[in-house]
Amino acid sequence: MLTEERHQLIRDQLAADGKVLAGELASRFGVSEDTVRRDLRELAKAGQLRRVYGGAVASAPFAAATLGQRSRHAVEEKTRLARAAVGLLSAGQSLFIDGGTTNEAIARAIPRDMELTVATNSLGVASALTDLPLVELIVLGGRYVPDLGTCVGADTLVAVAQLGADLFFLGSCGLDVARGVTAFDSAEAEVKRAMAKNSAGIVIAVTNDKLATAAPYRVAGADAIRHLVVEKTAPSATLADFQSRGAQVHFA
Amino acid sequence: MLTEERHQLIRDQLAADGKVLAGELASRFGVSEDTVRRDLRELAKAGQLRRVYGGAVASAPFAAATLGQRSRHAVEEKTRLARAAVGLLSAGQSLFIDGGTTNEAIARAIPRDMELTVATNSLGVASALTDLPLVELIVLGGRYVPDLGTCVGADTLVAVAQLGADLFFLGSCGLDVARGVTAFDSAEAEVKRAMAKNSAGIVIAVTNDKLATAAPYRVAGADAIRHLVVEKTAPSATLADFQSRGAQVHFA
DNA sequence: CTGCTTCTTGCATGAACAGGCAAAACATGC
DNA sequence: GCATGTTTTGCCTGTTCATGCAAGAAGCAG
Repeated sequence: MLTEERHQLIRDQLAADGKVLAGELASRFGVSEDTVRRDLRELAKAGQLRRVYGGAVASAPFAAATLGQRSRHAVEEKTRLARAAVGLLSAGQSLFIDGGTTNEAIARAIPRDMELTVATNSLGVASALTDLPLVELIVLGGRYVPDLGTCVGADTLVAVAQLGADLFFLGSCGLDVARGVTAFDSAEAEVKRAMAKNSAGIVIAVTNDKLATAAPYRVAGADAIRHLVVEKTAPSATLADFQSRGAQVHFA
Repeated sequence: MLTEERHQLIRDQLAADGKVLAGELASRFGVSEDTVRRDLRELAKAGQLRRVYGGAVASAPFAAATLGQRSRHAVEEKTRLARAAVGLLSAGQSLFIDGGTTNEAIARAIPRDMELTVATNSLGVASALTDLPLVELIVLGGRYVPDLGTCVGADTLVAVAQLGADLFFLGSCGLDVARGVTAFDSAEAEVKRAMAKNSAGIVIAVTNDKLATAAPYRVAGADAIRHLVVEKTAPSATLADFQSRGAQVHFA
């Protein structure tokens, strides 16, 4: 049995069942589980499936899976970032918070006794804030994009234009010193730009994998970032670049 | 059974029923309750559900609060109403859906393969619809009112004014033949009136306890109701009054 | 208050895992 | 044909992960 043959059969079963078990594949192919695990590792590296304990599941057939997958990834890190980011807040401030799992974690980390005004176009962030009694929540409506978990479009832009905020928590973006803050979607970038324009300061909290990456649509230059919240393990050279552009760096 | 599989099944049931019971999941999955609780803890940490004593509920804001308090016993009735109400839909329609637990149940009851355009000012309804691939979701933003679970205010009215719908699912109101459809809050009533004005037909699904009751703020007259979805046990005298005003009565 | 259920925490066990190593199969060059 | 290098594979070793069990804490009902 050829390696490539096994890979194809694994892909086939994933397409059919949505999952595969390492042990089951091993006995079906007549090879050891180690070999199967190696196959799964390779396919996972190629992004064709997602490795889980005991086997693997289809990587991202549905949007829900994508969002769920992203949010399960690096939960610990994002919670730590969120706690550090919340430390930047003071009572009575008004905020823009846009989409992304890190921003949702930040919303969940806001203490119950903090008085804030928050405007968000992310349903996840909004949900997290509904329980907080002292938060005045303004939902920025518009066309909802499942992949992003946020509302975008002309209606959203109009709603943003009528508001101002002390801080803008800008999420789910690429971050590169030369190219600045970038987004993956045109409409999403527009909303981010509008929020940035109406905010006194921008806060970005990112995991290491977002650092030194860029996406197609430019949102703002690196010098627009006031606070940058990163993991302790973030490469210091990159951080120094951002600091020289005026960003305060906070370690989670 | 993969851990990942259980998580997905839990998410599925939450999307369908709005709640899960730890013991019931344990026996269904063939694992100990400890394992289920661990699953629930993880999903809660990722913000995908909300932990409650005995199990978990959907993290949707309003659903959690009300499922906990106001209508724990009426869940089944509302699910039945929802199924009947969904029967009034046809593919390609556009809808307004406002707030209330009954409307959230209706949103959850919409089949995955139905193509619709839905505009809502309820975060609970919006959350329930985010998973449906064929639903174009428009969020009507504005100032969020935790008690209602909906957005209201001038921004919301502006957003509503730009849209039109075939049907308007009007929720959480008092219903009386003489006083018509009434709401408990002034701003809420304004939004409902705006939605009613821009809709071709109004659908109201109510449990018996809402029948023949009235709230302070008038939304529409009884003759504006096109479809009335009620429990089988609803008092026929009251229903006859509504029918004489032009409403079609549907039993759940 | 009392008794019951549910929940969290810590722990032990077995399964699943990654990395290193060596043998076998295969290809390549002389 | 023979030697050499590469790839694939299975096995071994220590590590990580998932799970069930037990004990104590917390929540709920009467």
